[in-house]
Amino acid sequence: MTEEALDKKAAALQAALELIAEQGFHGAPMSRIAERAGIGVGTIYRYFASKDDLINALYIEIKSRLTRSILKGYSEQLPVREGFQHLLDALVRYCVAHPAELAFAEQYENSPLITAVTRAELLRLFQPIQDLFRRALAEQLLKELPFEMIGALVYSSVTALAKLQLSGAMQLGDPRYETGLAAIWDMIKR
Amino acid sequence: MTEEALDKKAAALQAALELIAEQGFHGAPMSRIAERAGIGVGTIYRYFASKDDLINALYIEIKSRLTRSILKGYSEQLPVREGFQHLLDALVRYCVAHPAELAFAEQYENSPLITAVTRAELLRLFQPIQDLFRRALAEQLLKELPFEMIGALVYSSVTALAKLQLSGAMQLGDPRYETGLAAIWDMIKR
Amino acid sequence: MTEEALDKKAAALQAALELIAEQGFHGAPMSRIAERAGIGVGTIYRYFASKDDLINALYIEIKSRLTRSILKGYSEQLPVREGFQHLLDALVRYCVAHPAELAFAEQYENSPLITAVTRAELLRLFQPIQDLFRRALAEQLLKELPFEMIGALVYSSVTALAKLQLSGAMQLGDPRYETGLAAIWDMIKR
Amino acid sequence: MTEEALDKKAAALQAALELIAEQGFHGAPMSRIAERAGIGVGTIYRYFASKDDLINALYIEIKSRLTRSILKGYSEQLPVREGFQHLLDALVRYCVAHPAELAFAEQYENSPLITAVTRAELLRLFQPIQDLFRRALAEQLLKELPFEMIGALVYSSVTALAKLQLSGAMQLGDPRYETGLAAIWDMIKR
DNA sequence: CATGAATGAGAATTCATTCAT
DNA sequence: CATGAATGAATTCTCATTCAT
Repeated sequence: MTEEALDKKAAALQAALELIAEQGFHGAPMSRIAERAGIGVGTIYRYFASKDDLINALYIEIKSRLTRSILKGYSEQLPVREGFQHLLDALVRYCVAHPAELAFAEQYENSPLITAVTRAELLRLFQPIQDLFRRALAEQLLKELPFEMIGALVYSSVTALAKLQLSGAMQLGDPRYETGLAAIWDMIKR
Repeated sequence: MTEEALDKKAAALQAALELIAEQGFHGAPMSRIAERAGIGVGTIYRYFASKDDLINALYIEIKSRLTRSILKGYSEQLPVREGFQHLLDALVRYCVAHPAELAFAEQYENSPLITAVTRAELLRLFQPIQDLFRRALAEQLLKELPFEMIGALVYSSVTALAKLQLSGAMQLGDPRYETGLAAIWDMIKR
Repeated sequence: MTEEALDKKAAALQAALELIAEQGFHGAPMSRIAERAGIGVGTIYRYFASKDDLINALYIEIKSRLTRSILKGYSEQLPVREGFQHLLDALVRYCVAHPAELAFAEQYENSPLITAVTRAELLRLFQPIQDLFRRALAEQLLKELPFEMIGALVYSSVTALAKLQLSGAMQLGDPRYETGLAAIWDMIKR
Repeated sequence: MTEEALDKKAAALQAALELIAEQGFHGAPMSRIAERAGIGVGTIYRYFASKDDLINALYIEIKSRLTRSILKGYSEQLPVREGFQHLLDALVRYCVAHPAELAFAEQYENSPLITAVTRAELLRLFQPIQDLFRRALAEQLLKELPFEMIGALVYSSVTALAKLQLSGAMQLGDPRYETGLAAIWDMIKR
């Protein structure tokens, strides 16, 4: 793909992200996505087979950016406890810094748009994080709970924290924010 | 309203619930809701001013049933710790027993459909639960966190547990289920 | 028909008249007509076979009241010129005094609702006025024009005058009103 | 707009004109308008924001064609009397030659669809004709009546004449047609 | 390649009419 | 008789997708 083509594809994804985050799926017809992206409607169909395809690609992209960002500065060499601390913190920070992505993801995950392909792709992305969990379980730092359960509890809690911050109820520097993060750790630690 | 009228109104709500839970908002046009409810499309409009109105009414109804159900057997006389235990347990049980309601609520809460009226109504419904939190905070059983934060952490975690059970990963009797509930308590207890 | 039945029938006609005059045909669904008439929707169908039937009956009723009113005080004994004067004047006065009827009639006459039966009924109502025209033509007071043409010219002009008054541009006592009436006579007099 | 686009827009207007003239507003749903225009329903909405918008645009277009047509051959140099003669004659001829436009205009003007914008646009179109009236009033050729009154009387009378011709009661060459036109002049001349 | 006009299936909503009470 | 709840055909309008330019 040429650089220009990449630009247009990215513009379409970004426009869809913003519109869906701001107005929900109903407020994001293809025509408006194209308009905000500054490209033609037809052009979108050169890069995505359908609207569903666009949205699934957007989700993968979002999750990919998220994992890339929170894994930055993380190393498998880090002690498990510190690794967790890093990831939790990075996760909340990322969500707060990218509210549109959070809003989009929440809507998407609760809609029946998700495909099997998307689910598989997600697992791949989360591999390093799974590894951390496995290490933690092996070191008996965590409660004896299945991996998916810990993941679900942590993810939903962090997301809840991020939403609170976005609603304006709390600032990042707020000491209660630290307490909140600690609470999440309390939940899963043995 | 006559009994038959109440039946039709309830049938419309139930049909909408099922369809939205199963297929999302896009899979629930008024025509299909009417069809599944076994009534005419026009009839729905005798009871709800618009589709938005129907959906908001449904959400209130769902939350109302939920609170009524989990408050059954709960008493303000109960010690705080037991009160929590009861509510958490009842909440997961209710969500697992009413998967369509959970699926609908998750979709609705992440959509831009909520109105101010609905939000106000919700607060009213949750009053008794708020009181429990206040008691717990007063007795210094909980971490020093704002009420909304504790509520959000608990609700999102319980929901996450319920979804896990629904996905088939776990049964109600599973010992890990008890551990999961305990983990949620660990998160918020001082 | 009992007296009460006549009341309901009249109430339906009156409600339809007002609604159509105020908001046009689109603003006058049967449900609203019934509501304003203070009766049930079904009741209207006891007196009128359909909405079209109701509207046609209303038109006949309107025209009947109009002719009855303007013929009051008119006598075949009157000299033709004075007879005309009387009728023209009475016609404008009636229209101005009954703006809803004028508004309704204008809308009705330009719609394709009118039936052959209604047309025939109209002719019957206008008989005495036709006679006046015939007398005038016989006395060679009028231009040699076909009866329908004079009638159409006069009716449209009087209606135009009445609309002007209703629009607030002119008062009944205004001297230009007299001049206007005289102008209409100038149009048809030989 | 490309030529083809203009074609479609014009086709929609023409189809709406014919259907409303023939069957009234009730006989002209968007689907039928599109069908007769030989275009898709959605296409109409590319050119008109709503059905109301389409109808108002049609009215402006009709009146614009009408004024353009009757002003052809008219010159401000013409003596007032001849100017009137020309306009009256051209007006009847136009109405008779374009019965659908007459029928549509009559229905529209008596409906509550007119917007303020449309009214303003009309005034602009009728400027040259207003000028003629002003000249005539200045030369004391007309009765001392307000401009609007003369305009209303003349327009309604001419329209009445045109409708008569359309009903088949009279032909254009008919001497009584000339007498009719003369009668209208008699009405307003001093 | 990019575009956006054109399309028509499908969505929400209205309303004349019926009929059980 | 009177009522008005119930109905579904019909209406307006939207939007994902196509395809000629």
